[in-house]
Amino acid sequence: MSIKSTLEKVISEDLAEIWSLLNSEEKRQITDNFEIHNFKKNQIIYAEKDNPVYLWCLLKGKVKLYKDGIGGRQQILRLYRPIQYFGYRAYFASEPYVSSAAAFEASTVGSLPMDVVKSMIDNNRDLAWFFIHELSKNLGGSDTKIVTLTQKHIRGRLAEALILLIDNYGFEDDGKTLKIYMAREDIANLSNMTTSNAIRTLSAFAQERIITVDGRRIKIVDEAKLRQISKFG
Amino acid sequence: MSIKSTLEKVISEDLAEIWSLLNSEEKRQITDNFEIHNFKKNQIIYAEKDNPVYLWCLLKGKVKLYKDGIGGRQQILRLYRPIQYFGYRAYFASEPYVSSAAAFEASTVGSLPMDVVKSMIDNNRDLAWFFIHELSKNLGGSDTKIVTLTQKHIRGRLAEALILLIDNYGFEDDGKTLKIYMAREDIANLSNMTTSNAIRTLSAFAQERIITVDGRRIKIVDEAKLRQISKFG
DNA sequence: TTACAATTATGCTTTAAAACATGCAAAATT
DNA sequence: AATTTTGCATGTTTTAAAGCATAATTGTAA
Repeated sequence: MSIKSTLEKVISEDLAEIWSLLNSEEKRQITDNFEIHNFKKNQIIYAEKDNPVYLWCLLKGKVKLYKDGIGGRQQILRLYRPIQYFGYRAYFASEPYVSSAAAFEASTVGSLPMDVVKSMIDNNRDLAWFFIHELSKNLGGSDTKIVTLTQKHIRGRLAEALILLIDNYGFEDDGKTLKIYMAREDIANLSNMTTSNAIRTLSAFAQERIITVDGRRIKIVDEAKLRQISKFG
Repeated sequence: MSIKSTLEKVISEDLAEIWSLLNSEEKRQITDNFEIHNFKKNQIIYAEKDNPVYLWCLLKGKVKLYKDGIGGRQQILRLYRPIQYFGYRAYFASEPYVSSAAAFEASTVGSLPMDVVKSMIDNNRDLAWFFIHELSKNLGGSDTKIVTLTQKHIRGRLAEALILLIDNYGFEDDGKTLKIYMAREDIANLSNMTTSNAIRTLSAFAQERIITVDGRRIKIVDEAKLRQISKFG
C-alpha cells in the first residue's frame, strides 16, 4: 500500500486517539512517513535487544509483547488490539528493547519513525500527555502483575489471565465465547505456568462449570466465579 | 522549615535534575508550593488506594515503594535515594495509587502539588521529557522484574536483590559494605521469598565466601560471583 | 540491669508446581 | 490416503520453596 489518499484514509480512520490531537501539518508529517506492514501468525515484529526505531500501531489483528526467560520459558507482558500503539518505550528510555513483539494472528501494523514522533511531541503538548498517560497506566499494570504473578496460586493466575482476555478482546456475538483463539502454551505463558498446568487447570475449571472448552474455543460460563477465584481461591 | 530563602537554597541544591530545566517563574512556583516533611523509620508516606495529590521528592534518607499482597506478603517494587521523585505515576494515570511508599529509615521528603507539576509540564517540554524518560525506564524495569521474580530460583533472586542494593545505595567507605541497613524481612520482600529463605540463602552465600554477614551489615566479597549467580545459578 | 519483644538462625515437614512420561486426536505434509 | 507433526490430556515422580517449630541472639523499654 503506497497511494497517499488511501493511506490518509486508513490512517485517519484508524489512528483514532492520536489523530485527533494533531494539526494538519502534523497529519501531513505522518502520512509522509507512515508505512504499513503485514505480519503472519507468530511472526516477530521486533526482538529484545534490538534498537527501537519505530512507533508501531496495530491496525488489524492481535499482537503480544513478551519476554524470553529461563529455559525458553516465555512471559507474555501485554496484549494489543487495534488501535493500540507499542514499541515506543525503549526509545523513550534510550535503551534497546527489553521485550519482543510478535503477531498472535495475521496482523496489519503501521510504523512511524520514532524521531518523527519525538519532534511531534516537542511541539504538541497533548501528544506528550498521551504518552505520559499510556506509560503511567502500563507501569501501574506491570507493578500489579509483579505481585499477582508471584503471589497468586495457579488457579488464581489462570482466572486472572482469562479475565485479561475478556477485557482485552471481549466475546464473540454469543456474549460468552472468548474472541481470541490461543494455544494452551500461550495461555500458560500469560499466566506464568507450564503448558501442562494450564491444560490441567482449564480442565478443572471446565469440570467445575466455570468455563467450557472446545479445542481452543473457550466459553466463559461463570464470570463472577472466575473473578472470585482470581481474587484468591 | 518555612523561611523562603532557606527553602530556595535547599530546593535549588537538591532538586538538581529538575531544577536546571526551569525558568525563574517556574522556580518561584515551586518555592511557593514546596513543603518539607520528615518521616520516621517505617512511616508510611502514602498508601495504596489513596488518591495521588503530591509529587514527592526524597531529599534525605531511603524510601521503599511496595505493594501488599496475599497473606500480608509484601513485594518491594522500587527503592529511592536522594534526589529522586516518586508518587506521580498514579496521578498521570488518573487512578488511585496501586502501591504504597514508606520511609526505610528517618527521611526528609519534599512535596509539590501535582496540579502545579501538571501546569508546569504543559509549559515546559523538557519537564515533559523528564517524566516520559523516567516512566519509560521504570516500565522497562518492572517488565524485567516480572520475569526475573517469576523465573529465577531463590539464589538468583537474592543475588539480584543484593546487586540492586549495590546499584542503588552503593558501599560504605571500605568499598565493600552495603550502605543500607535492612531487616531480613525486607530483603525477602525485595527478592520474593520468605524471611526464612532469605536468612538461609544469605547464610549459604556467606559460607561460600560470596558475602560476609555481621548482623545487618552485609559485605560484598565476590561481586563477580554474585552477578554470575544472578544470571542463573 | 532485667525483662520482654523482635529478629535471626536452623532443622524438619509439607506442599504446590515443575518435570517427566505416555497416549490420543487433530492438523499438516507428503 | 498415509504418515508425520503438533497440540491436548492425564497420570506419576520429583523438587524447590513454603510452612511450621523451636532456639538463640539481639535490640529495646521498663
